[in-house]
Amino acid sequence: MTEQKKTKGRKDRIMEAALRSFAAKGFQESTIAEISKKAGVSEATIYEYFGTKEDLLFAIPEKVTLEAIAETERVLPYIKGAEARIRAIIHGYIRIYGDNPDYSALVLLQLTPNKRFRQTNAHATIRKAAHMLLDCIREGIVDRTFKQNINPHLVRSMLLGTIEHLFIQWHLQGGSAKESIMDLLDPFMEIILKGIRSKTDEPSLTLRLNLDNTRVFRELLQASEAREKKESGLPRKDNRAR
Amino acid sequence: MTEQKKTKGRKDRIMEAALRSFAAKGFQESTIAEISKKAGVSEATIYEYFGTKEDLLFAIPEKVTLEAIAETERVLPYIKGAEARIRAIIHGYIRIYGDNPDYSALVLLQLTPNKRFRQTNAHATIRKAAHMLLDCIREGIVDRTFKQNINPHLVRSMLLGTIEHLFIQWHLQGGSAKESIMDLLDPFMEIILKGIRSKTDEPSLTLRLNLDNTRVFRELLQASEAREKKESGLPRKDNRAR
Amino acid sequence: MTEQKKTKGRKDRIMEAALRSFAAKGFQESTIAEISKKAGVSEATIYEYFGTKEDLLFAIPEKVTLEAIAETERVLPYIKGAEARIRAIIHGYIRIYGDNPDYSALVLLQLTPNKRFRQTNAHATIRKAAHMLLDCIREGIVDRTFKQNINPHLVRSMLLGTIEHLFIQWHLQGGSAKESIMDLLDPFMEIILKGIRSKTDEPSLTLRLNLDNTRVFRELLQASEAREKKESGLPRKDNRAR
Amino acid sequence: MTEQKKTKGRKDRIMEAALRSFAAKGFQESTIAEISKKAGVSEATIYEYFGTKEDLLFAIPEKVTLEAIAETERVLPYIKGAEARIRAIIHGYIRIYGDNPDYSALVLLQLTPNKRFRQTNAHATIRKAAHMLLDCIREGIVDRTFKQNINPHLVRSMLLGTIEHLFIQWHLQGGSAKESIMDLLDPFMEIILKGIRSKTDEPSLTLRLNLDNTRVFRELLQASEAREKKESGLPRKDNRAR
DNA sequence: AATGAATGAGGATTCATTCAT
DNA sequence: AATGAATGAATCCTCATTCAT
Repeated sequence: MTEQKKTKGRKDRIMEAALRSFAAKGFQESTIAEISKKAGVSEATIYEYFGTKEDLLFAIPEKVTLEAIAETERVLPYIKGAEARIRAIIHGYIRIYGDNPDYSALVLLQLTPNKRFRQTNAHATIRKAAHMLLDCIREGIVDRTFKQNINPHLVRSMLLGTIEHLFIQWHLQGGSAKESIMDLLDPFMEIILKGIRSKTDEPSLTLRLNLDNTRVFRELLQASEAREKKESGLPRKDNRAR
Repeated sequence: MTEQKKTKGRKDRIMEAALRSFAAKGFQESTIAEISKKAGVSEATIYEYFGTKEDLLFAIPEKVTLEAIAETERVLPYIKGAEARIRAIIHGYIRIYGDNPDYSALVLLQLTPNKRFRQTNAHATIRKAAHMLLDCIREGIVDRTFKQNINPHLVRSMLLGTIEHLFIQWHLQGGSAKESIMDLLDPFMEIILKGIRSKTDEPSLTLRLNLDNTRVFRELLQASEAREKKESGLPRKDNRAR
Repeated sequence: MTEQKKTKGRKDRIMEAALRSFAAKGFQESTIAEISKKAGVSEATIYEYFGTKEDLLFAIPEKVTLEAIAETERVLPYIKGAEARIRAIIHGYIRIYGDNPDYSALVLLQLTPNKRFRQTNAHATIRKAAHMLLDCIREGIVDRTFKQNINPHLVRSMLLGTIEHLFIQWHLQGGSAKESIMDLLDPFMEIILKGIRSKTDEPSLTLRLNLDNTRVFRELLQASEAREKKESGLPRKDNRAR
Repeated sequence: MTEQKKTKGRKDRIMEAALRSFAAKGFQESTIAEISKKAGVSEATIYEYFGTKEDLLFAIPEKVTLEAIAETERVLPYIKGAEARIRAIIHGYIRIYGDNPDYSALVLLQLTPNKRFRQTNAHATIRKAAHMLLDCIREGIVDRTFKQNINPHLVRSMLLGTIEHLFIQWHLQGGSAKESIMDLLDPFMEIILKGIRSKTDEPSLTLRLNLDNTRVFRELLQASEAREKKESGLPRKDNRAR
């Protein structure tokens, strides 16, 4: 155990404890005292490794982001075609965010609003990832997969904004239904791609037809409505009778 | 002047000062002392009107959001067709966010990550606006403007997520190029609508039948049901019997 | 009592408590907690009045120094002759330092080594007092009371340096024999003045002879003996019998 | 180089680094971390050699002061006459202080106000030097070079106080005009000596007799001698028999 | 003898909040 | 209704110092 402690390194333990705290209570509400307790080190030790509470915050995404982008860069060359590449990247985002709920809460809720984070190495890495996405979109425009008149930045904002929105909502509700967002990947990509694809040849066309009014869709619809009612909240309980 | 001051009301002056502060420096970094100075009242006066710093924060979106949704609700009845209505709502969002940068910074960067905000009146209003959007999407599905198999929640997340992302980026950069986001409205709507529209006048129309009962959809359905259960949470376990 | 507390003002109470602490234990060794306790106010109140621990330190000499220089400036016009004026100023220094031991300990031991103190208002006042002294010396040179070739700055350094040294020594020993330094004023001035006076006419000459057995010397002697006893301290009490 | 480093000894390197730090920023503001960095050793090493930060402070003057007094003691026997000897000692002070600005800053600004320093070996050495000066003054009184009624302690305070004041001022300003203090030696000594010298070749000579050998002065002298013994401190208790 | 790593102990400072007037 | 004055309660951060290696 002691060995393991050392092996794993205090630094990592601190970052993990901090990640948990920050994700659970927010950056400001978390205290160094609490993190140090969770990590099993003294407060001073935290300052030994990270000069500042904020530095500690910024140190966390560095690692995860670097690993994520490395993985993506490793895989991307084997994936051909703008659509598949974009899909792979978005899939990567969802996987990272979904596999590390604390991490996504940190990034989406604590780091994004922090202006100083933008001057950080970690943020540069994140920008790099975002740039890869942009390149794929441009690639699709160049090779005529996508329409010529689409705005790549807009498309990227649609891709990222949607993912972020979904995860933020997920976090702010309760964080249940972890896999559901991944389940949205295909429908999501379908809408986006359909929206930006060149008109010519639509191979997916033949497959996308007779869902209308099937049992499947009826049930999907019912499920959606049920959820709807729930969202309307307590003041409308009686409305359910409608 | 003094009269005007009084007329306008200390409460409004405080909220304005707070809005400016919160937007510029963030909620935590703003202090009551600073806000009271900006508002030209004493710190104690702030506590006369708002019990808590956080209450002050939450009080701000109330007004703007209410006005915004009122305007939308006023206009919407005159707009026919799902697409036009959705467009109108999104246009409303962009207008509100763009016209009140401080307000959008507040909502997108300070309020969204705040979990307690979700139990607020203001948040209920915001949810109401979001619900209108959802209704429009459903309307489009029902009247066959949109494809039958789209997930309305997903579409709404795309709509809102994109807008939010664009404004967040805009804020976190310098806040220049103010009108460009409004300029993106049309291209944005075009992509989205293209992505979700029924193929009414396209040759693919006749082919839209044979996915029904396939493996793909069975799994989608299962996932959806699973999510359904999870979202319904503990208090509704018995509803499943329905 | 409560009335008196208010009348006297918290600010003064804080400064008094701080003066005592700083003089007794030094600036760094004194803590705001301790001072606040002595002053009967909360720590936060100290920060209400003085932005910083160091500001509190610097605020103390301001008042005393201002009063001292005001008194000197009030008296000086009535004193004629460079020698008498210099004597009056030095007398003033000794009186201030001797009457307020805590204050002199503060100035000589805590403030003098502090480089930031030199950029302070209080220090400007102190410089002003030192400048008055310089002017008197120059005056004496101009009116031929003093030799033409003396360096006024040097003389001032002799005057101030001696006084400071005496008080520093006094503080660093035990701070007993309070009046002895004032007793040194005359011998001190005699040496200095003798050292810088023009050769012509030495009216003081005739007077400086038969002091033997005068009241003056008897008292000097007594003072010296008193000091002697005190300095011998407890461990040598029996030596007096020698 | 490595050899030289070792030859010179870590201890010296540490003390040099500390001297620089203490002189530049003050004792409290200097940190062990910073000193260790400057010295090129680890922080722990400093604690190998010096038990405490304050011990390190106190260790510094030891060497310089010892050397200085040794030099003075070596030279003094060859210098005859109270005036010349006093001049030599003061010259020594100015040389030491002027040649080692960091050292003088340390002694005058950091050590003097430190009460614990007075129980130090280094301070004993300093007292010893001061005692030599006192002896010279007394010598001058005994051999009638100086007036019989001067207070040797006062004269010493004038000598030391002036020098200290000059150097303190010099340090607290910018430390420019290094040689000017040495230039002040002659004018300074002239004033002092003129102030305390017997009037041998002056008309007042005949009048200057009757303080000599009076009861008053005999007793003053005794008192002074008694005090003297005390100052020589514990290690010389037996010397009293001398 | 030297040090990397860790920390105990403390201390200044901040600020939301209260309350008598 | 408004506020000046006061403070309780935290929390970040610093640094001298220790100790196993």
